[in-house]
Amino acid sequence: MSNDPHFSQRPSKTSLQSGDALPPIEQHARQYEAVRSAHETELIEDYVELIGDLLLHREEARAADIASRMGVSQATVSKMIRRLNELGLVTNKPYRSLFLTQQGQAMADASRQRHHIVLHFLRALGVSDTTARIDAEGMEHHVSDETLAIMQRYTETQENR
Amino acid sequence: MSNDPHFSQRPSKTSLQSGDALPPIEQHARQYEAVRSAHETELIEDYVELIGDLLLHREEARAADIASRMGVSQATVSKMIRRLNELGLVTNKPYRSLFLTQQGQAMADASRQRHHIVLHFLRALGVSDTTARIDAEGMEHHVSDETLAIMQRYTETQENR
DNA sequence: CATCATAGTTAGCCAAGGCTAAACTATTTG
DNA sequence: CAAATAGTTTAGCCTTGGCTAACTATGATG
Ligand SMILES: [Mn+2]
Ligand SMILES: [Mn+2]
Ligand SMILES: [Mn+2]
Ligand SMILES: [Mn+2]
Repeated sequence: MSNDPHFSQRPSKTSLQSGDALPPIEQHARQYEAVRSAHETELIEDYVELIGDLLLHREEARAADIASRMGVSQATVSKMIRRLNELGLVTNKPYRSLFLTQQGQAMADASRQRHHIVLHFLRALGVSDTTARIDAEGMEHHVSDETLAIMQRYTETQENR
Repeated sequence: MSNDPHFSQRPSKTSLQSGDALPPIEQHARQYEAVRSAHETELIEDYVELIGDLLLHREEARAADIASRMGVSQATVSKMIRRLNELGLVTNKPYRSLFLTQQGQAMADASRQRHHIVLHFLRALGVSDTTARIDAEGMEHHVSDETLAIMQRYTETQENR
């Protein structure tokens, strides 16, 4: 029964070198940490960006509109608004529409800008509009400043091709 | 006190059309739903991919190695392994190293391939190696098949520039 | 101006994904 | 072969972000 794969607990000494190696442990861990950290702020950014967009395009940001656009229940939105308020990003009075604080406005603007760069980049690459919108909504939170700058440059050169 | 912004609950009738409009409600909601759905599978995919990589490069996948590479406690890994087992992705016996099931192997291979396409695309774009690795780790889960195909094509044309 | 549809809130539930501390097992080593 | 060390598991805690159901407030309308 020694061909049961569940055998050794300690590493085997005979590890033959393979094609492309794993990154060093520390660097590898930092990759995943970056992802976890992006996920912490991701939803906050999307809410604040959406609230900013609703204020721009619809004059006001109502919880019901946020809920239908997010595809989420009103209770979920209500709870999130409390959090945004505690974080100093929005102003709200019970049963009234929302507004962004200075800090919230800044986050909305930054998020919208980053989102647009990613979206336009994907379209410049040749991705269809609907797909580009879906992919950009998730990708935007994982794009570093370095990559963002390169995306923007690429899009510009494509526009006057 | 009517210049208090927290005023109307219902939408105002005078909504002037602005620059680029919001997407239709249904489509907008589907964007966020796609992101939430990606987040459900994301971590699973990363674990399975990592386990596959450890089996390839290190001959075995030990919980302690997963923990240090994920940058997470061993308890977290232990709990996750139980979940992966329940999902039919890994085989494990108490205190022994892990192995992938058929289904787990398939997921690992698919994830690794997608990850590589995104990573190589970013490098082809001109992003530095370290940044490309960080961004790819998050982006990979939000890239549609359509976008992936375009990324792959772009990378190939750049390689024999 | 009373009613009622719409909007917002609250309470209580759940799963996922982190953590620490403590208990347990396997392997190596003296 | 006993002890020490390294690895694994379990218990119990926490936050986030979903949900439903029940309740409350607003404002449009008859
Ligand atoms: Mn966005
Ligand atoms: Mn987003
Ligand atoms: Mn990956
Ligand atoms: Mn990943």
